Amino acid sequence: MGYWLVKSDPEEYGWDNLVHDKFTSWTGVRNHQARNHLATMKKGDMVLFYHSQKDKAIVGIAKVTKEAYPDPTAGEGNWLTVDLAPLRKLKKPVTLETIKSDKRLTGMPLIRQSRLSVMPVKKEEYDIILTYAG
DNA sequence: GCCAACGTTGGC
DNA sequence: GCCAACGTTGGC
Repeated sequence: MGYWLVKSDPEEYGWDNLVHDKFTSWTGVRNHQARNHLATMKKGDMVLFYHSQKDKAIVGIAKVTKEAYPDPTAGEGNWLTVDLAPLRKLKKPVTLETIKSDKRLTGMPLIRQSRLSVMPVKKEEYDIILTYAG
């Protein structure tokens, strides 16, 4: 099973929108690295849902319900999307500050590559993050 | 609001 | 093919 983290600006599309919609197609990724990560996702993989900008925290866990397929919102180029469904909300959001303060987590692309919006998470990192979530 | 990081574009 | 200029993202 794979573990991932996706970022979203909650003012555009946040966790609450995902819960309301029941599932969503994760369209709009226009970065090659992020696209390659989407391509690697498997059905059933766990996806940490991170709110950028105002929140700067992981707020919930989603699940991959459909593996990569062409992004219908892309005019040119072979961009991909996956379907995500909400699994559960974290009892306590895990903030960027918390992640930065734990030496075991400072290697994450979330910190080292702040602009990347879809990234892999190691199982160890995933487990550590969940211990912070209460 | 500013700035760093990074990707993209276009002139040469 | 290089690099400067510019746009976007996201943390501070």
